[in-house]
Amino acid sequence: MAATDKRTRTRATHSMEAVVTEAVALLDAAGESALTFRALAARLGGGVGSIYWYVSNKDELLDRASDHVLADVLAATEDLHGPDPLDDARTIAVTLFDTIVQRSWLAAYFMRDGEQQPNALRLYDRLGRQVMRLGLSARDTFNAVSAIVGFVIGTAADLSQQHSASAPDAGASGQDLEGAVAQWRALDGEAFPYLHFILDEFAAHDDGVQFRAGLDLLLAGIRLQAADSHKP
Amino acid sequence: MAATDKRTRTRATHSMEAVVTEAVALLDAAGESALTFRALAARLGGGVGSIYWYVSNKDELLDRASDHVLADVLAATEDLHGPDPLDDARTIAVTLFDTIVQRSWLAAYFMRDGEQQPNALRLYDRLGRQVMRLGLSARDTFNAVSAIVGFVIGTAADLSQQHSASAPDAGASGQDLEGAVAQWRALDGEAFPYLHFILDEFAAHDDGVQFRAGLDLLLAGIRLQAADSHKP
DNA sequence: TTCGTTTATCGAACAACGTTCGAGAGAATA
DNA sequence: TATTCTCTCGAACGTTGTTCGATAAACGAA
Repeated sequence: MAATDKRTRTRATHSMEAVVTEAVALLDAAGESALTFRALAARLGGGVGSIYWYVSNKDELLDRASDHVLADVLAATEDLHGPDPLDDARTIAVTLFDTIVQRSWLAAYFMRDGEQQPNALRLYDRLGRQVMRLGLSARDTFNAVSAIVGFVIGTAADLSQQHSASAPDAGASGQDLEGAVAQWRALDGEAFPYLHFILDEFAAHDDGVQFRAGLDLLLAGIRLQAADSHKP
Repeated sequence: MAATDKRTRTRATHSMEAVVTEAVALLDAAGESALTFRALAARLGGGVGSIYWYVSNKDELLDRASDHVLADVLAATEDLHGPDPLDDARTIAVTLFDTIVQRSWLAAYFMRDGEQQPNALRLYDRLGRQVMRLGLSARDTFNAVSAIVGFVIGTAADLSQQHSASAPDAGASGQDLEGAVAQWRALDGEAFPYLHFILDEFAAHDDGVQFRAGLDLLLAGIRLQAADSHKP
């Protein structure tokens, strides 16, 4: 070959690990909108097309990124053998919730594809194993676990999204809340009696505390069902 | 109002009503990805830029579309004065759930902006009013209502998204479920005891039934709290 | 070594999207 | 008629996900 430039251009070399890790880093640093193929390629020091060798889709990239983060949750909930099954289930739920709230993109991609999200499956099973200890029927167990997962994901998604509605990444939750409070206060107290009733609570509430309160309500319902099924 | 007088009119004439209505029609017909400004403009028989006179953003368009749909939920849950507050709350929750499941785009935009979503506020208040009848404290009432809303939105979002993951619009839920079942069956029964335990239930489950079961668990927990607070 | 095949990288190019902008039509007002 | 205000329009811009052919590098066989 009559090479015009003898200088051998060194090509970058990637790996699935690097791709997913840098994707997560990009997401954590500046939110979901910051994860573009071009930005990711630049961060990897390579070209755009290279990423498509590891991942066939942006959806798949996000699936893998989500599962990558769940590894931390999995590690944090190892060795749970407390006396109360639902206490352990609660620990898993709270850990998962705290992880999702900080990353608004996670909720939408949790357990979307079992094949590419083994950690999600492991976590799901780990939660289920705790509920199994209650001795409920397969159906009741399945329903209870699904309810817990739905509640965790749903509440976390709602919050993380509501907070990122105004601020793309940094959490300026204070301003959001103040604005909503002012708006509610301006509403007619007779047309919106409930809003008026809880306004002070709303103004001072903490998302994490509120989530735990709701979770405890759900767990109390499950506990009640378990007690009933043992002596009907 | 909507009378289209085509007499030598070179320009089309729109209205907020038409814009939002056609946006919803587009969303219902072919899913979230089908709602583009160009497609909407074509449907309205006008230009792309015109839409921006009524709506400053695509987010605002979706906010308004979401609220437009909630009007139906609001109409379907009028005049609820049953003897049991939580029965009425359940009716609202189930109605909302059924509405969201059929429209995957709704969950993400429910109650994002109170200013542009008056119906969401009304519905939220209506649900809260039922829970208020339990006589709980403001804090407990607020927590209970938030838990219900989080559970409804979360579960609905999870389901509607899981179904639209493979099929963009039409509900081919059967194929999805079969695939997941086959995948789970292939997993190790010892590494995933819970998945193995509920596999048959999972294969035969109905999303709507399962949601109602989970909702009843949560409501049972709330009921328990209401009973406790009245006699200690 | 040399050849051939597989693996992996690269960036230009494409289509679609949200959004902006200036030009102007139409009706109301003065 | 002249002026102003409301509303429409579509070309154009920048950004996005994705495709594609060219090609470098690694590897095994001859």
